Amino acid sequence: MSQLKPQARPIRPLDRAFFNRDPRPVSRALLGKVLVREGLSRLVGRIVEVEAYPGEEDPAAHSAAGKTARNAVLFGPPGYAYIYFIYGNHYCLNVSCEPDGRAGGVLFRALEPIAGITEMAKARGMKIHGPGDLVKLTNGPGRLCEAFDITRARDNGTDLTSPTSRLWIGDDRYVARGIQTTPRIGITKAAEMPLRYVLSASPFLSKRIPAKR
DNA sequence: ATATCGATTATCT
DNA sequence: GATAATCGATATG
Repeated sequence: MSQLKPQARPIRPLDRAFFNRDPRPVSRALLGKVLVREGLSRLVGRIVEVEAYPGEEDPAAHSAAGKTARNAVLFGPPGYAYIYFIYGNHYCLNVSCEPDGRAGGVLFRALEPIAGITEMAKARGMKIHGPGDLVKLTNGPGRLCEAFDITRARDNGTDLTSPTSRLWIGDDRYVARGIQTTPRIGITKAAEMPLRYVLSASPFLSKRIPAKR
């Protein structure tokens, strides 16, 4: 008895031009796209939550104080992975935006696991008992990096537009619906700017959408 | 359900 | 020496 699994649509990489602009429109356009990690098995997660960090005018951006060894990728050409280590424990993934020489990036905050669930669970040190357990795999910037085995040493500077990279970003023709913006999470400077972009109906967000006032 | 707190280290002042 | 784009555990309503 062969069970027919619905055929997933093919995933096409995003091109460099997609990222060669302000991080805000890039953030909006990234919702619904997929992050792919090639390996023994392929890991796929749908992007449901990101944050924009406009390089020049944003005091919260890592690029705010100028180019350093850590943030150099943000000042380079668009479409590359900027990965940083935070709180002595976690990695976070960004994609560089804007043309070469100008800073800007988008932080990946939450994914919906699509393929490679078992491997993600193993990387996170979790056992999956029911559908509810899937949420904790990738619903946070540090968590998704752990699930996808992303580290600065290995993945910083990766070309995210190339499907030959270990890590890349693609489009499987999913149509994003219900995009909302909210204040960003976990920052102290410019905390009120609504630069967090979410698919509002997704159960895989890192935090709930704040009630409006 | 929300709140608070400790862990742990690269990076910058 | 202080800080940080977080997480997981524990406490409290």
